[in-house]
Amino acid sequence: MIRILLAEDQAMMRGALAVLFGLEDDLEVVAQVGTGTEIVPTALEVRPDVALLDIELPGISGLEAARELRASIPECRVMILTTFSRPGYVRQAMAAGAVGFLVKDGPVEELADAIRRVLRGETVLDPGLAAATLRAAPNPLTARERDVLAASEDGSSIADIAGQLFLSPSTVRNYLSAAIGKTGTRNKTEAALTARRNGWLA
Amino acid sequence: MIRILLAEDQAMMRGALAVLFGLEDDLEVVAQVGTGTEIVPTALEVRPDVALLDIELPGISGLEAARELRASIPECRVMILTTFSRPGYVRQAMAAGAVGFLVKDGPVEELADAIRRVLRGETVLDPGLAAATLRAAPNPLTARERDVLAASEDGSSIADIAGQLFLSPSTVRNYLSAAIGKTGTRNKTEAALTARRNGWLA
DNA sequence: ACCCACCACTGACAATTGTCACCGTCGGGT
DNA sequence: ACCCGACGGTGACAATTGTCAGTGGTGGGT
Repeated sequence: MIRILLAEDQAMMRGALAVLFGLEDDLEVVAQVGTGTEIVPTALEVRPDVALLDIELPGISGLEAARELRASIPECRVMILTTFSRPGYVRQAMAAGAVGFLVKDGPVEELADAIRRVLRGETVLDPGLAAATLRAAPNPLTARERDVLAASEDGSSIADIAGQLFLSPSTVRNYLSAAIGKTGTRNKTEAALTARRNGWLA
Repeated sequence: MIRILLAEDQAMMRGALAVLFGLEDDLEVVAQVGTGTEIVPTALEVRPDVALLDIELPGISGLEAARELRASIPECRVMILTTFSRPGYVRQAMAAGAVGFLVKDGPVEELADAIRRVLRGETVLDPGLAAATLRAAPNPLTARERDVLAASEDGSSIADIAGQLFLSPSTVRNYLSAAIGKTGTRNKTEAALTARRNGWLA
């Protein structure tokens, strides 16, 4: 019996997956959580064989949780199940020690089998996605550049960002200018958008 | 047997829902589509009792498709199933003649029952959501203001928007200024963001 | 006939944003 | 000891953006 922990914020998706796994006689969902914060404590309690994690969750992200899981329960296999096949996400997932990366665009039928393959020691990663990730440029942004871009995502002015990060407005403008240059865009809105799309901000 | 048409762009979600409905002995998924464009043609072919539509789909939106469905197949009940409980979405759905509005945050268990209730002639709409929608201000934006906001969502400059809409840059700035005023925001990025969040742009 | 809202545009002005050149500090490599 | 990159900052300048006051035109009510 393969014991599964399910982390996914959309209740309907989470419930549907749980029902599907319940139909397979070698799979068993032993825990369901809707936030990133619950992942590690719950895993410590139920000791699952596999953790199937969404990335964009309330609280900490699935990627962050994956890193912590590897450290605290090394024998638990981590798989990522996400909407977005962003190169940066794939990179981070692999770096975090995940052994599977699935997109919600794919067919449900393959899901159960992917879990079984991971348990047999295989790594599940779509070849096209792997190639695209390798083709794509790795994250060129520094930590501070990521900070200012993340802070500018809600349309904040430079003064706002400076206030949030306790920096001078001029400094913020310099980081933004650098980020705009590195992303090949024309203003902070475009820069934040492409950084987000590439998975450089999570 | 209740004949269902399922429109949802995430293949995994779509497949999972289809499996779930297949477990109920009075429900039958007679068609699945992943784009808005396919909805009406497919419905004309299979003549479903209920169409369960996501809103944000490639091609035309589920709301647009709902309007067309009401016109071409009046006996088909339309239900909306969406991630976002935006007031503008609820308003448009009801105006389009939908008899159900469900959010993906809710439990799966209620889904099948919601469909049965709609078939009995009931309208399925969360009371809290209905109240929130009535409390929220209706869309204050004119058609042109919506146009310029939609065009500015990707970080385009005013000159870009003017080019896209065949307007003078000054005109675009005026519409943006009006939209910024009406949304109570401070720049076009914030304005586009709040308009989108309220469901004023779909 | 009149008002009103929306559309499209212009021009002037102030504020914000983006670029650039430059200053210094700190910590890692080699 | 030296170089390099990231960090934090300043000041100057140009470009973009946001505001405001106008000018018309259209079409729908009353």
